[in-house]
Order: sequence, then C-alpha cells, then structure tokens
Amino acid sequence: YESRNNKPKKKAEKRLRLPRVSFLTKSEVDHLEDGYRWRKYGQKAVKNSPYPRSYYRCTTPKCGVKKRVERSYQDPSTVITTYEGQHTHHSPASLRGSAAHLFMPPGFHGLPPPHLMPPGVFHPELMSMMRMPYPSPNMHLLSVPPPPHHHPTSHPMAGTLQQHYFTDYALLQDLSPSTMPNNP
DNA sequence: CGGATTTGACCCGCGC
DNA sequence: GCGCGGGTCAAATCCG
Repeated sequence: YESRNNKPKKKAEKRLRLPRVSFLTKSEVDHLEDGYRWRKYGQKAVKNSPYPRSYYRCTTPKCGVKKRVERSYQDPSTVITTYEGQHTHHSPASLRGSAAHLFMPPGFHGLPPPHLMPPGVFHPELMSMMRMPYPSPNMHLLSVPPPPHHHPTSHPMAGTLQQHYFTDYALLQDLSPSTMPNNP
C-alpha cells in the first residue's frame, strides 16, 4: 500500500454527495435483486450493530451509482438498502420475462411524498427505478415503454425463497442513520 | 483465465 | 494532534 498518496490531484473533483434514498425491506437475504449488477467494494462494521454494512458499486462503466446494504439491528428481519446516484443506463434485467419497469406506483411523479405507499408485494427492481433526485414539475419516467404484457402475479423471483414484502420506506437524504421510524 | 469478493489498510472530516 | 466513524482502495483470494 505504498502509492495511495500519489494521487495526481485529479482536478480537485469534489466528492459531492448525491441524494440518497433508502428502503426498508423485510428479507432474509441481505443483498436484494434489483435488476442491476453490482460489485462489492467494501464492508464495514456498523456502530452499535452486530450486522455489517456492505458497499456496492454499479458494474457498468461510467455509471457511478452506489449502494449500501445493511441489516437493521432494531429489526433484524429487515434490510436497509440505500441507493446513491442515478443509473446512466437501463437495467440489464430488461430481458423479456422480467417484470421490471412494467408499472409504477400510483401517483409516482418525482420524489414520493412522505406518505406511505400502498402495501403489497415488494419489487426491488421497481424500487431501483425510483431514483429521481428531485421532484421536477412535469417529470415522467425516462424511457419506460408501455407494458406489452402484464402479469401481476408472476413474480420474477417466484420459486426462490426471497419474498420481499414492502413494509415502509424512508427518505434519508442527509439524516443520521439513527432515525429509524421504529419505536421500541 | 476473468471477473467478483474478501479484507486490512488507507483516507478524510470532525470533535475534542 | 489524535482518535473515531464512515467510506474507499486494492492485493490477495475465490469461483465459475
């Protein structure tokens, strides 16, 4: 680890913090499928928690979307997935048969307001599309083609043990991680 | 062999 | 300055 200080000061690019969105998902597995490919680049212990936090980066070049995954220590049955940044590409899971990007939650325009979304089966792939950093006035989805066929009951992961139930979501833009809306 | 993961070291901001 | 906490790097390692 000799040459870490030899950074040729790359034009003083500020490490700007992109807006982040977090999701709470009841899941047995830590890393949820969301239609994108990620490479893990770190893992750190979380203070006051027995569960670690994993750091992922989108594997697509030029796409610097990051993702942090940790299990809630207050409710070990839920995982906290935090996305940071916008994908510069489509989800690689846009293959036929994938239910990703087939529908949007009702009233989805920009950032979801702080009221709960209707409960239902949680689609992490759908979740990964909710990446609008700011609520633009007349924002519509980037390029979501109209669904040719809609199979509401055919989950893309049917057959696996992963059953992600949407429980709640939180917008933790710059909040401290200690503000979980979970009163003991 | 190539790409992803593991894992300790390193970086940085901040509070004291 | 020092330690701590969060975040990242990268060599070693794993795995298909």
